[in-house]
Parts: sequence; structure tokens; C-alpha cells
Amino acid sequence: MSNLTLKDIATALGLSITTVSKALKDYPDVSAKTKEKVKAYAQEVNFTPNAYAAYLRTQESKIIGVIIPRLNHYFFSSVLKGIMKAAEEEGYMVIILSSEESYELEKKQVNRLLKQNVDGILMSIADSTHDTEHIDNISKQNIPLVLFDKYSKLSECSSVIINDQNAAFTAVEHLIKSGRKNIAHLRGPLLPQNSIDRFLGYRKALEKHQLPYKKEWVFTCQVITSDEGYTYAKKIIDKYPEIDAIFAVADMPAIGAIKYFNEQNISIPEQIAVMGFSNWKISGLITPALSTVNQPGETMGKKAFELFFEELQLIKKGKKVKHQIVEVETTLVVRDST
Amino acid sequence: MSNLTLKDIATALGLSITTVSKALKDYPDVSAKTKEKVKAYAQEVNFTPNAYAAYLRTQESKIIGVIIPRLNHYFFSSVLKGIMKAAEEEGYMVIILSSEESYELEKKQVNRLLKQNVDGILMSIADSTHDTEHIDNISKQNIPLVLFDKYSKLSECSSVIINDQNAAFTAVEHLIKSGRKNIAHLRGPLLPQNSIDRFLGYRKALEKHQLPYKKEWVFTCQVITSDEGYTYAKKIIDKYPEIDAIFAVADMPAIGAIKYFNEQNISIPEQIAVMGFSNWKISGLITPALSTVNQPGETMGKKAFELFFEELQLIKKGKKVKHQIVEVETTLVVRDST
DNA sequence: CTTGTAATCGAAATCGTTTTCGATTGTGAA
DNA sequence: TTCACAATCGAAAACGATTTCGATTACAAG
Repeated sequence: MSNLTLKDIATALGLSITTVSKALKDYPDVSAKTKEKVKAYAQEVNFTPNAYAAYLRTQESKIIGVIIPRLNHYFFSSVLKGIMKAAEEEGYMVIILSSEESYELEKKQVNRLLKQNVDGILMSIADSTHDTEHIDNISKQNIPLVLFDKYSKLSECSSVIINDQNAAFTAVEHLIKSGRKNIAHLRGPLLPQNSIDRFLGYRKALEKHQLPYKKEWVFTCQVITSDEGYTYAKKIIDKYPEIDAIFAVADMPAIGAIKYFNEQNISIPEQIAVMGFSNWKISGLITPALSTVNQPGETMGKKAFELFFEELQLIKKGKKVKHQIVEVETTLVVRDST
Repeated sequence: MSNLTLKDIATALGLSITTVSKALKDYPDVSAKTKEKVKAYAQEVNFTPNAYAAYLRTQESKIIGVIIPRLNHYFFSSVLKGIMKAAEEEGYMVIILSSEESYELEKKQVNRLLKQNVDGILMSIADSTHDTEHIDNISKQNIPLVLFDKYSKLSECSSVIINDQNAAFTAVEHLIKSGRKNIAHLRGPLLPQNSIDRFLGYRKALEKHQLPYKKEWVFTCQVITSDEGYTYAKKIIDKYPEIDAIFAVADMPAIGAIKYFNEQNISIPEQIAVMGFSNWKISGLITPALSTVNQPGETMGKKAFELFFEELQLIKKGKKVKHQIVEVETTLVVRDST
């Protein structure tokens, strides 16, 4: 029952290890008859080659590593799902590590994966990551690297992203078209590109429709949590009662804001409209249901794996790899909060 | 820069591979001086032994496999977090697979992990799993298996669980003590033990307080989703207006029910109280905030890894392993919906 | 000057697979 | 019969670390 080897099969069938190995891999210098015999027996005893021994020769571990900033996060879980499904189809296992949004931990996790000799790394960089040395190390080792969602403009590698600026622009424009004129923005941390881009989309929409941009109406969430949204919602009501809409960098702060408004009996969207970003599952379940931008995590994960796989094939053939930036489509989801 | 071997170090220092290996692992038959020299050099060139080559001799992969029924699920993500933290501390990598609540897929994933030669498997069995042959196979291969949350009374292995019956009992008793007399139950699927136990806890609480148990007030969620809660909430209002409280098997159905009540302007908890189970992050963010039972996922994950690790040590020493059932404490979280 | 012992090191086998290269057999053509 | 050439198989060397067991040296005791 427990793990048998090529040797076992060889002795059982009176063949050599070499022939058994070649028969199973359809080498041309094995007769059809022996191939049949070997394959039938291997099937019967449920033989699978030892992955570690195989690695030693082929240098292929059939394992990829994934690093995400947080585990307990709907969007990243969706991406994981997409990656894992695609990986499974190609016979890859996935090792998942979390950077907990920490630059130091992210570096450490990259090293752990490199030591494990994974065939590729897919990652979304942490908000606090400010240099890309550890990322560039991956490419130097000549193993494929694909970034998703959060990416770095500085690194030479493939990425799967959305057009944050356009998506944010569309979301804010929707607020404007539904009659809002004083729109606040709960923005994300200063570093990550998507937080910047969503802010830029917000500004661009205001500009296009000749609405004033006011610095004091932009509130920075250091960590993207509902608590920050809750706190800023209170601040907005108290200090800027003229604000009639909020565009949040993510669903969580938006949900926090809605919670505060609900508690204060402030009507949404009549008195103030709220727009989120990401389309987490829960955003459709709260009252009022949150309008948001759908960010197709599973699709992104699938695409990220595909990019990795393409690059790997090129590397194996010794060809030059061409890095790609793939943009995945977002859609505006209008619900009851706008 | 890229992966160097014992041989490289040996030639660089004019030693043998053997001595280098032994120096790094503090064998007693290497002089202190050479140990220092070797360690210093290894540190300098950032040497780490090749995991796959090491496996071939030691038969230890330093990888564990985790199978969960769903990826995109707050509770399971929490458990994962606990597992991964604990694993990291002991230098273990984690391969995660999802059974998607499918018995067939679960069997397949178990086999994939066995083929990968993981050092242990932690899993939560799918709702649809009705036999345990694949699970017993794991123990037969003499690799540690730890079940968590969903477990099987039939299998001989360690488990980390909560006392579902007691937790449900406490939750329902809280509803009764706050004056509810007509309490409905949105129960889970028929197979999994925790769904059964929560139902039994519900009945026991009714019995103790001499409230009538009515079959027609128990609604079965085939899949545990908010949609089911939403649909049953409508049914309850239409057909059984006398019901003044709902105890749901999980937060999701409870949230679905609340959504329906909110839409219909049915006041919670005045007209009807709602109690969930699990304490998902979002349950505190909806309006009204959901009362629920806190199920400490991270703690459970941590504990599950510890059980695995203990068993592994025993197996390595050739000692008899003693399976343990660890019960983790739950707490009642009273918010605004009751 | 032996002999025994401890300290220190290395040769070589091993894990299980892959793959190169050589060996063997059989077949048909000359 | 002999030779060339496929067709088919296996021996053996990798891959990189671990570990057993033997070799060497030095030194103290007899």
C-alpha cells in the first residue's frame, strides 16, 4: 500500500528500473508490449513517482508559492481560489504565505519560498513595501514572478491588475451623475499604487465635471478597516455637513461609514451616498446594500497562474521571456447606497 | 548567489562534504574550530540545504497539507491563519487544498497530499462526506492526521472542536431569558455532526425551559448561505407570525434573515430576534449588529498544528500515539439583534 | 617502544528518479 | 554467411544531503 518505487515495479515485472521509468514516460525505445505491461501494473498498484526524487534530477518541484498581504480577506481569498483552481489543472501544488502587510515579513517569506525551490512565485506586495530588492532577487534566480493587484512600477515582471484609475473615475462619475456635488474620498495608505490611482481617478472625475477638489475632504485610512470608515464618517457629519457622498478606497471603510450613519439615523443614500470598491460578498448583504466596483479576484488569480505558466515554458526552452501587464475588466455594481 | 551545495562549501574550505554537513548539524565528531569555520562561511554565502535532497534521506518534507471545504470563508480563513503561524514557527510550509464541500474532490485532494509526501494532514471534512475510507488511509500510512471543526466520530484521529451542543444551548437559552417563547431554528445540512449538535442544543434549551418543540419551526439550509436565511425569513413572517426569535446554524443565514427583515421594516430585535453562530467579522458590522457565538478559529488552527506536531514526535520516536479530542472554548457575543 | 584510546576527518552507500550511453538481439540485405 | 542497422533493453552516473563505518592522527599509559 504505502509508497512503492520504480524498483518495486521493476523486480515485480522482471525489468530494469530504467525500462520501467521510460515506459511510464513513453520513451520511444521501449516496445509497445512492455509499455502496456508496465502501465497496467503501475495503474493497478497505484504508483506515483516520488516527487522529491524527481526534483533532484529535473529541478522542477511542481510547487508554486503565493504571498498575499492578508489571509482573512475576501478579495485575496478569491484570488487564491482562482490560482489554486488553475494550478490544480496543471498538476501544481500551492504554498501560501502571508506577509501581514509587513515589508520585513514579506522579504522573509520570499526567501522561504526560494529555499523551498518553488517553480514560481505569485504575489501581491504589502502596503508597506518601499523597495524591490527582494522582488528583483526572484527574477535574478530566473524563476517566474507574477504580481497581482498590488504591483510595483519599478520591477521587471508580469502583473495582473485592474485599471484602478478608470474604475475609480467611473464610480465617482456615477455619484456625480446621480446629483452629488460634494464628494469626499476615504483614500488608502500613501504608498501602494492602487491607492494612489483610485485617488487620481476620484480627482479626475471631479475635474471633468467641474466640481471643486478640496484637500480636507480626502481622508487617509492608514489601515483599510471598517473602523477607519466609522471614525471618518463621524468626522464628516460633524465637521462637513455639506458632504453628500463618500467614495471609499475599499468596501470595508464604506461599510464602517454606513454603520455609523445607520446608528445616527442618517438616511442613505438620501442624505449621503456611499460607494465602496472591490465588491466583497458582504457588501450586498448589509442594509442598505453597498454600491461598489466589482474586482474579479478569481479571474485575476487564474490569469496570474497562466502568466506564470507561460513564462515557465519559455524559460525551459531557453527562450527570452517577455513580461506582460494584463488588465482585467472591472464593473460598476449599483445597489442601494447610491 | 543561486543555490550552492555542500560540495561548494567543502571545496571552498578544503574539507569533505561529510565534515561540512556534520559541522552544520553540530555532530560531536567535528572539532570546534572547523565548526566555527564552516558555520561562518555558510552564513556568509547564505547556504541552506536543499530541501528535496534532504527529504530523500530523512523522509521528512517539512510540509503539511491542509484541506478545507471552502476557501472564501471567514472561519476557515481564520483557522488557516492559526495553522500557518504555528507552522511557520516550527519551520513548516503549508499546502492548502479545497474540497469545495465535495466528497469526491476531498478524496482526490487527500491523495494528492499523500503523493506529495506531506508530513501530516490537517483537515475539516466536507458536509457531503459520508464515509471515511480516504481518511483512514492517511492513518494507515502512519502520517499524523488532525481534524478540526467538522470531524468524524468514526475515525481514529485527533480533533480540535468546539462543544456545538453546549454553545447552541447557551445561545438559545439567552434568547429565552430575554423573553422569547417562539423560537425557530435555521439548521444546517443533515450530515455534519456540528449541524446535528447545534440542533440538539436548540432542542435541549427548549426542553429545559418547557417551551414546545415544533418540527415545522426547524428549517434546513442545504447550503449555508445568506440566501437561504433570506428565503426562510420571508416564509417565517408569512406563515408563522408568532415566531419571535430565530437561532441560525451560522452567521450567513442569520445575516440573510436580517436583510429581509430590514427590507420589510420589521424591527429587530423588538418584533423578532436573530442569533447567529461563528462570529464572522461582518456580523459586527451590519445593522443591527448580530448576536452570535464566537468560534475562535485562529486558536483552533494553532491547536490543530500542535496536535499534529506532538503526534509526529511520537511517531519519530517509534512510540504509540494517543489521539486527543481538544475542545476549544466558545463565548456568547451579545450585540443588537437579540 | 608498543599499545590503547580518544579525537577528528572522509569514503562511500543511500534515498528514488531521470537520462545518457552502451550492450544485446533480431532482421533483412549483400 | 556476413554485415549493417534498427529495435529494445539495462548499467551506471548523476541530483544533494545524510549517516554509517572505517581511517588517520596524536597522545598518554604500559
